[in-house]
Order: sequence, then structure tokens, then C-alpha cells
Amino acid sequence: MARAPEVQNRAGRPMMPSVQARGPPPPARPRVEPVDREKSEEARIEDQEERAQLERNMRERDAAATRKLTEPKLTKAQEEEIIRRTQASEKNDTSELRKVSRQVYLQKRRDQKLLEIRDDIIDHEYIFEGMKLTEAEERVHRYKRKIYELAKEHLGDVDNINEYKMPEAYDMEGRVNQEKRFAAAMQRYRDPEAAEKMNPFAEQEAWEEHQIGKATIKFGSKDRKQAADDYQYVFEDGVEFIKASVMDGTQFEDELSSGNDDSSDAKTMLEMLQEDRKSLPIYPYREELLKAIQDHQVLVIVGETGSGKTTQIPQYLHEAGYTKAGKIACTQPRRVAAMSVAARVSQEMGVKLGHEVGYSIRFEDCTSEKTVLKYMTDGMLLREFLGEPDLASYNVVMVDEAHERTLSTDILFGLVKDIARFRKDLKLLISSATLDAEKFSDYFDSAPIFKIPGRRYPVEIHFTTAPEADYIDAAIVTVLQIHVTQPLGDILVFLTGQEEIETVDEILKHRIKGLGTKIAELIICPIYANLPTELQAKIFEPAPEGARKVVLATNIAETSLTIDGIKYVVDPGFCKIKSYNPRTGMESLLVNPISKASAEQRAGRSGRTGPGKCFRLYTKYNYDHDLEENTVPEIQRTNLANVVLTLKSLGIHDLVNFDFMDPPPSETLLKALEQLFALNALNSRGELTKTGRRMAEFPLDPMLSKMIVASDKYKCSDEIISIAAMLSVGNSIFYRPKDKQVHADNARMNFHTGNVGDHIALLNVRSMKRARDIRDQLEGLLERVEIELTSNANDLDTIKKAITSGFFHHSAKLQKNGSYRTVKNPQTVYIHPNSGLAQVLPHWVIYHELVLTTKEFMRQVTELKPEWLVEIAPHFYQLKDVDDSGAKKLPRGTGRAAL
DNA sequence: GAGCACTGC
Repeated sequence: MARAPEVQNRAGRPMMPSVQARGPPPPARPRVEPVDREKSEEARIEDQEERAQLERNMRERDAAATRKLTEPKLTKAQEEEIIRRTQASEKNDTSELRKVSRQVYLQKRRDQKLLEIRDDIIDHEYIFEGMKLTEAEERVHRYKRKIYELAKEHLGDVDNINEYKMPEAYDMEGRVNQEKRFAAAMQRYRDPEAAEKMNPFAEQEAWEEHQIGKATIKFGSKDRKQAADDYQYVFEDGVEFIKASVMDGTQFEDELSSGNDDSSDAKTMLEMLQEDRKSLPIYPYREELLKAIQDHQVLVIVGETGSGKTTQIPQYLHEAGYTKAGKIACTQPRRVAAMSVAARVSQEMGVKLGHEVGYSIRFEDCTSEKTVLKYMTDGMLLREFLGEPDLASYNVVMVDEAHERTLSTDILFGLVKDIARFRKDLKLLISSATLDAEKFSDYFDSAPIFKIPGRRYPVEIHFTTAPEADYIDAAIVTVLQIHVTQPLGDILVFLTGQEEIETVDEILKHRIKGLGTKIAELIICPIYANLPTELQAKIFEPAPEGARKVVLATNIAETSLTIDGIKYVVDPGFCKIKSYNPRTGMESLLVNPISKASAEQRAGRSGRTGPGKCFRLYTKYNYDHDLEENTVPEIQRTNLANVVLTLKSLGIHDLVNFDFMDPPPSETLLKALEQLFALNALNSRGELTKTGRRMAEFPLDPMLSKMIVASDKYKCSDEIISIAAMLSVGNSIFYRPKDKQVHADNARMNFHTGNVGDHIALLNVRSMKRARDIRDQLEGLLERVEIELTSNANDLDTIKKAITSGFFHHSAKLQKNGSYRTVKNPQTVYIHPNSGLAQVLPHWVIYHELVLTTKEFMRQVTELKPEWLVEIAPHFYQLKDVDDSGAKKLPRGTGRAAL
């Protein structure tokens, strides 16, 4: 297939369709004279040679990139970079690999647990040898032995796991010093704490962990003292933790004392706010910071949450007169953050929100002519680049929360770095949490780093002593242990998704009932993004007197929302991560171990309003050896078609050499170019076409934008923008709680009268505010790109044709067994059971997206006539692709024979 | 007969 374009390159002008169709083996992406005779002159010109030229260009770039990578005499650093990048793209490539690696990971955790148990038993045997045992000691011993035998039975012979090694300290030239070992074991057993302190043999990590394990706070049945006191709360299988470290809190005591002094009634609100400002950790650094900003064009600012950098730095700059020459922009990854910070700062400055201080987010521009401090989402600043490529109206740009590395921040980096070169007056502040500071500095030509201490309460970190095979079960047990043994304070549990949360919710409710009436009430609050907002509100209500709240959350609680009163965090160490495979063009969502940075972030969530504790359901060893430092930045694991379109419309052509901080795999870039080319958004030289320029105006995926642009021709823009709006709000429309699934499904099916297909069915759902907002915005943009708002609700075929114009890549044909086969990049897929067409099984379909769960499912499916593909995307489909002679459904005369 | 983390324009 890859060779095909060369044939085409030499082909010259298109031959007559009939000749080409019958001629020698046609190229993969051949030209067929467009069926649509009214195709514009412009589109015609962009045919043949120019398309071939783009293919050539792309191949050359690819080859150049490859040469670069394979050229000898690389520096060490370059070599490492390449290895890192290949690894990253390999990770993206095979979802299969990820599944396997998770299995291996879990297996490893199981194995380690077994080793721990065996270790334990060996210990006991040494200790008890020749001694008279008390009844309790004997029982413990028998219990452990039993577990060991059971484990062996279920999981195979642990003795064949060859990782176990005696600590070196006990091995003297191949001979084990039994005496010494016995003494140490004895000591450990009788006085664990002292043993830990005097243990001189702490080299072997597994062993060391085990040692410290003896000196831990234990809960549940394994802690005999506990069992004696609270015998009625014994759990069958407790989870053991060790306290490994404490994340230091800083300055929180100062804050408490100064906060108490300020409660005088006479002061005005503004005065109080001004004094609050002075109590922030950043305040003592005010002058130093301003000096640094004055001396350097680019400054990396490191400050942990709570240091006040987001609210204070723009104000300092304003007070120092930076706003006389232009505005100050401060970008946030999230809408809520932009809004709330702006509100706070306007209060502190005593001005009305929207005047001197304002915010700008999608659907809401709360700024005016007066505005000098502008808080905005990073995506919004990106959009502003489109209208003002040098950001002339800004004097300072502060990219906040840069460590989160969202797609938009990463692109912003490249752009602001570029304009800072020719706008020497522009100040650039990059603010981040500690971890990546050096990396940011390196990227911005060794910009100086300015550190501001944070303000946080100390958090105790506890690891499990042994890996947990089932983290769901471990999480539940841990929650109950905390509930029974720890002082009141809310618990936050991080889970991977809705399903897990619902399962844990159920089990917890069930198990609380079995605990008896003596313990405090436990209120369970689930939270995930798709949960309707009125149910989300529940997590912010404080628990009643004497009760404890446990919040079951997805990653949403890691950064996006903060819950006050959390004192304990339970972190199983997993989350769902999106990855993209450029070869198949498929995005998939898979459970992965989190990164160390994530783990720290999660732990920090317990220390916001007071000292906290974090219970990690993995060992210190896992943390040190198995977790990545940082999460792979989004730009390396996502489809970049939209990014490429944006950059192209900013006039950036050389994408392979664009200065990305972490360049995405070149395959992903090429795939994006290819996709945009097929959508006719780029011409053969890789330049933006008129269609492409119109598409770039829409804040949507290119395929959706193309669908809208195409609706102009089919006179159904009214319907199409509704569909686009609904598709881009995604899956939150049909909320489907576990207990009301049948009900929800029935409600959903009501929209599918007449098997009209999922895209059309979305037209029937009218009540969603967000979709309406998006729709309104799209309607406004239509005018901008000169598309008339026309409705053609009675002719569904034209609507479907417009959809096809955007989504012709996503076509699939029914197979004999009821599965489907995608036409390009053939693979077997199925209609998602939630689709209105799941039982209908049309012969040809077009789909919105593929999701990989138990199978490859197509979501949002609409029937299609195959000849439309050739009509609408003649450069992409040739007649043989849609040749369907075996099908009765097709009208005669569409097959190749007709030519 | 399945089951989609989170943002953002």
C-alpha cells in the first residue's frame, strides 16, 4: 500500500474513469474522475499532481526525520532522547502490550506477596525452634502456614520463584550465619522498633521492607493488640501498612497564628484581604521576584500549591507598572480555576470582576476595555493566537500549572518561546510544581528558576508491606480499617472509573452493615465527571456530627476539584489513561499504573486543611522501581489532527521541526497531515486550503468541522451543527447508573424511532444546556465563515451526506457473521450495543468513533450508501473499495462493471 | 448485551 503513491506520481493527468478502472492494478489512493460534476474549480486544481506532491513531501520529511534519528555520532543526550521517544511511541503502539504488562505487573505483585509470606514463615520457624510456644503464638504460626499452603495451591509453587535471596549480611562466603540470623530475627520479633533502628543489614530492598514492616502501625486482625481491644471489628484479611515518610508541611503554623490575630471587627473587608495577602508565603519574595522578572525575559517559577503565585504575581506586576504597556495574561488549564482566581483577585484589588481584572473562557468573556489582568484557559489563549499571532496587546504572559502538561500548554510553549525571540519586551513566566523545573528551564534556553516555598500540612505516607493482588478489595478493607481505627476525618479513595466506583460503593455499603452499631456512621459519596451535577454536589456537604464521609473518586479529584476536610487518602496506584496508535488511528483508554508525580499529588490531597495520612496500596519497592517519574504528556498520546490544523492556520508549516518540549511521534504528525489532506483542509504543498481555513475557525475535531463546512453545500447546516454540538459533548448525555440501567436504556431508545441512526437521533435530544451553548457558538461561527443557516430536516440523505463528508474515513461494511469490516485499514469492528442500529445491522455504515472495551465497538453509527463514498471522497475511495456485487441491497449500476 | 479517566476551544 505504501508504494502506491509513486505509481500515482508518474501517472500524470487523470485518465478517463473507465480506462483507469479497468487498467493495470490501480494505486491505493487513485484519482477517479469525481462523480460530482459540480465540484469547484479549486478542488479540481488541488487534484492529482499536487496531492502527489504532498505525499512526496511527507515522505521526504519522514525520511529526513528518520535519517536524523539513525545518523551516527549522536551525543549521549541525543541517544537517550531517541531511546526515550521510541519507548514512548512503542507504548502508544500496542494496546495489547499494555494489557500484558499490566498482567505481568499484577502477577509480580502476587509473587512478591507470596515471597513475603514465605519469608515470614521461615522467620517464625527460626524463632520458635526448640521453644515452648504460647497458645497465641502457635495459632499465629499455624495461620501463616495455612495461608502459605493455600497460596501455593492457587498460585503455583512459590519456591520456584527465584527472586528470593537471603540478605547478604547473613551469608558469609556461601555459609549462612545461623546464629546471627536467629538473633536478629528474635530481636525483631520481641522488639520490632528497636530492631529496626539497630538493623545494620539494610541493603537488600525486599528484606529491608520486610524489616520495617515489623515496626509498623498495623490494623485489623493481624495486629493482636488491636484485636484484643476491639475484638468485634476483626477483619478476615487486613492490609498491613508501613509508614515510610512524611511530606513536610511548611509555614502552616505561622498561618494559624497570624490568621487568628486578624479577626478584629473594625477592619474593612479590603484591609483584611490586604493583610491576608501579606501572610502568603510568596510575600517575602516580592521584591526579589520583581527584580528577577525585570532582569530576565523568561523566568521559571516553582511554587507549590498554596504559595499564592497565581493570585499574587499578576498583582505584583500590575503594582510595579507592567500593565501600562499592555495586558497580563495568566493561563489556567481549567475553566473553573480561571473564573475563581479572577474573582478572588478582583476582590483583593477592590475592583469589579470584569473591569481591571477579568477572565476569558469559552462561552464566557468576562473582560472589558479596562481589563489589564486577564485570567484565561490555555486553550483560549491559543485561540487568541489565531487573531493576534504576536500577542501584541499583552506585555506579560504567565503560563500557570505548566507541570500538568496539557495539550494546550505544550503548544503554547512552542508559540510563546517563538514570539519571545522577536518581542524582547514580552515577559514570559512559566509556573510549575517542583518536579519538572529543570526541564522547563532547559527548554526555555536555560531560563533562571525562581523558587517559592509552598504551604501545606504534613502528610504521612504509608505503603503496604506486601503487594496487594486485588486493589479493589484492598481499598475496601483499608477504608474500613481507617474507619474503625483512626480518628474522625474524611477519606478519599482514588479509583479508575465509574464501574469501579459503583462496585466499591455497593460492597462498602454491604460490609458496613456487618460491622455492628458500635462504630460511627460512614457516608459514601461517589464522584466522577459524568455524574450529573446535582449528585456531584453531595461530596461538598460536610459529614454530620460524629459521622465520617468517604469519597470514591476518579482522577477528577487529583487536580480538577478539591474537597475540604479530607484527612485520609487511599491510593491504589492506578488510573485510566488515553493512548493513541497513529498506525490505526485508534485512541484507547486503558488502566495503567500512575506516575510518581501523580502519587505525590494524590497524597497531597489529604493535607489541605490539616495534617493528613496517605495509604498507598503498593509497596515502597513498587513505588521506587515500577512507577514512571511523570505521566507521559498528552501531546505524545493523542490524535494531533486538530493541533496540526491550528498550527497550520497560524502559519507554521514545518511541523516536524516545530520546537515541541516533548515532540510527539513523527508518525502521529504524519497521520494528522494525511488526515487533513484527505479532508481537503490542506493542499498538496501542505498549505491550508480555503476549506481548511474555514474548518480552523471551529473549535471542533477536524472531521466535525469538515462536516459543518460541507453542510453548506447540502443546505442542512441547521441540523448538522446540532449534531456536531451533541457529538462534541460526548457521552454524558445518556447517564446510565447501574441500578437504573433498564430505565435509562428505554429512555434512550425512544429517540431512535424509525431506525434513523445515532447521528440523526441526537437531533431529538434538545434539553442539554452545554450542547445548546456549543450549538449557539457554532451558529455564530457559521456566519464568520459565510455559511448560511439552512434547514433541510426532511431530507435525511443530505444530512447523512454532509456527515459522510467529514467522516468518510470511518466507513465499515457488514460481514456475513454480523460483524463489520472497516474499509480503509481493514479491521473487524462491531456496532456498540447502545446504538439504535445494533439490531438493524445496515449493510454499510459510517461511525463517529471506535472504542476498545471487550471488543472494538463503533459508537454513533449511521447507515450510508456506498456510492456516496466515491461521490464525496473520490481521492480516498475508488470504486473497487465499495464494489459490492454480492449485495442485493445496492441499486444496480454502481459496481465497477457499470463503467 | 455492553460498561468511556480528565480537560479544553
